[in-house]
Amino acid sequence: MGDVFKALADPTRRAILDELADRNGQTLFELCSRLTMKHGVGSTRQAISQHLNVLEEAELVSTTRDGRYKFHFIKTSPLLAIVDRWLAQD
Amino acid sequence: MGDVFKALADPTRRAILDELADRNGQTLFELCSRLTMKHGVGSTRQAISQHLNVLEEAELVSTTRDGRYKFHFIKTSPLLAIVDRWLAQD
DNA sequence: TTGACATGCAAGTAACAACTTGCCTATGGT
DNA sequence: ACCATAGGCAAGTTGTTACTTGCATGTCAA
Repeated sequence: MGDVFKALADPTRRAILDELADRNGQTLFELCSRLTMKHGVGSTRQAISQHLNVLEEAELVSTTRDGRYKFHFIKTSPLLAIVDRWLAQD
Repeated sequence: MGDVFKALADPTRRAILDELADRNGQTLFELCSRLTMKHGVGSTRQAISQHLNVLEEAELVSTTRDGRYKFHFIKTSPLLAIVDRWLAQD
């Protein structure tokens, strides 16, 4: 469960989630080019791939395979648990 | 704004927020002993103090001073913005 | 004012996380 | 079969972060 927080701690991974929120189901290469274009992210394919693995382990991203293409989908459900942990005081 | 995520990435800092959520307005020493007792955190006073600084910079904790005592309060407001960023798709 | 208590500062160390680099596997088109 | 494409694996490097250590500041009570 602490994986979720660590996953969200990196700005590149948050940009990936932003991009998937805008257009869900992208492949690795699709994400790479769109992150460079629209989000000013200058990371290599391998770097993005590793970030996607982190996001997948945190269950913030799910994937499906079709041949040589792997599609990535944002999963927002773990976010709800985050807020519920501390909310309702203040 | 990314400070909030980085602040939440550390398990000791999350335990601090848990403890403040349970009993708000604790001093540094109070937090240290209760973290050791109830949360199994074995960190020194200085370590906890540094964590509190990180939480304060992320505006997840606010403080008030009274003489030689400094009281710490949890602030949950930054958490709301987190979820709103990606929610409403999925 | 002396001593005990509550906290602050700052340099050094050690562990971890992001990124690079180079090579490998597998799928699909021609 | 061949080659280009999409992706994966793993070791090494660099930068960051958590933690320690030692000393300093400030407050209060006797």
